[in-house]
Amino acid sequence: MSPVGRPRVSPRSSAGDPREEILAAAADLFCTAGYTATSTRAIAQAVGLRQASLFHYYSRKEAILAELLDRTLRPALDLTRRLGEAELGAEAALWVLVERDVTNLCSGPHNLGALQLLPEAHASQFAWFWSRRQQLIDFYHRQIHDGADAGLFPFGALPYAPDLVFGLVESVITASPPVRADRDVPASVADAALRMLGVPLVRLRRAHRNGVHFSEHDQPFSALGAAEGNGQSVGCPEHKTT
Amino acid sequence: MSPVGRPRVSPRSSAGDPREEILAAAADLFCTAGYTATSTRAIAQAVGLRQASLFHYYSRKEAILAELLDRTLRPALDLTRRLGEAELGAEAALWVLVERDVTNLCSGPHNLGALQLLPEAHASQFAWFWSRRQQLIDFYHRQIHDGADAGLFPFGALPYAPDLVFGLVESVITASPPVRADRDVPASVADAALRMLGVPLVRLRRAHRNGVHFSEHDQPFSALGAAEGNGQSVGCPEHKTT
DNA sequence: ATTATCTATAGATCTATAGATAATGC
DNA sequence: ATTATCTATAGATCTATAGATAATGC
Repeated sequence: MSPVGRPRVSPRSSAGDPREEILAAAADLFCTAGYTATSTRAIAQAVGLRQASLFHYYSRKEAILAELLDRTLRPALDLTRRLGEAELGAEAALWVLVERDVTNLCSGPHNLGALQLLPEAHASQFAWFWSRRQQLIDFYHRQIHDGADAGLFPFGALPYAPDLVFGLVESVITASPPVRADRDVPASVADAALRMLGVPLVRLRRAHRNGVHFSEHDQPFSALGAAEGNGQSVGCPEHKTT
Repeated sequence: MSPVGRPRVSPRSSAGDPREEILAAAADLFCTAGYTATSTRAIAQAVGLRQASLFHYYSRKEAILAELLDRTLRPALDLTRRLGEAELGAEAALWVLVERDVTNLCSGPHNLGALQLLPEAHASQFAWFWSRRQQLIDFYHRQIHDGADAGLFPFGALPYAPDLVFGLVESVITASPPVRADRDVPASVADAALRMLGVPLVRLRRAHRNGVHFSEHDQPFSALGAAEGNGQSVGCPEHKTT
């Protein structure tokens, strides 16, 4: 009946995977209060553990942030691979990329994207995260550059165009009051991105339709919460502390 | 010769206003390391003071962040007042607003805008900041709404249009690698904002010209550093701690 | 035996206050 | 006397480790 191991002093309610519960609680606290301002005691309390028991699941506080940062990026990077193989046009591909990326960043109660804004995330232990993020940015650049070469993005060659598109996407993170992804926000942002690049309305509508169609047949995005049971969260490079 | 008061143990180099030096050092550290992760000792060391001596200038660590947050917003809010009086068209007014706001956010070595992204800035002591910031957002909304009514912004009435423009502006904060304002970034962002709203190229160019002209005759923006000698930094509402 | 938790605590912080001290100004 | 700084420190943290304990599994 009872689970293995000494019982908790405040018994767990729903008996989910403790590692996942810790991640969710930490994500929430890190975004709300900040990384350094969130004590391991506060995280433990949120999941009904004593402070020291956290270290049974994560060897260091940093390891929690590392795992979270990894999940911020992984879905989008996986998508870029699938988009590379699909036969969407440059417009629809960019539309999908933006729409799914926005969904990933601001869906769920945690605003995962906000984690990368933590100043602490720039510490040298997390360099692997920033280089993976750069891969994502590079993909945006390539998509827009290629589309511009093909004459699909009239403003795609203007200075900073790819950065502005990427900035538009990430702006949903900082929006305050916060943006809820259950609305039509992701699609609106994707539309706005194409408009900013000068895609005419007729082609924009087609890209929107094709994008929606692709997404419906693609695997769903989920970084936290719904991720239960896949087991292979190999996650981030084992970040050895020097 | 020597200044009044006991000499510092590590003598000050350039003898600027210590309050300003503290602000600059704190801005830098808060953005780089985070608010909670920046100790008062680290700030003091950066300006050549002992930890406890900081409290001669700011009664609490929070007071430093409060002053910085205030300066993040003040230039833009002052500008909205002057823009209200000026006789610029809606397009040029929005162009100026975006261009100057971007300049303010990412000029100088400190990336002042990043301060509002600190999770700690959402603590209840700083509620005054968020309501002032909302005033700025409201101004964006009004400008875009009015322009859309006048037929100047073809996409200005689309869902989230004002939020996307505001998001585009603030995206320069999170851009990483960071954006330098000494380039033509602010103007590029302003152009992109009008493009996103569907302003045709001819009218966009005119708005750009008129905006540049207005800015040249308007008072310059400067939040930190160049702000020396005005003296009346009454600043933020005395934030009483409850 | 294995597992998951607990209690206790070492050692390193960190903020803010109290009160001394070393200058100038009058 | 006034000012700007200093030294010393109280009191409250916070992370991570050591080792005990209370369950199940065999």
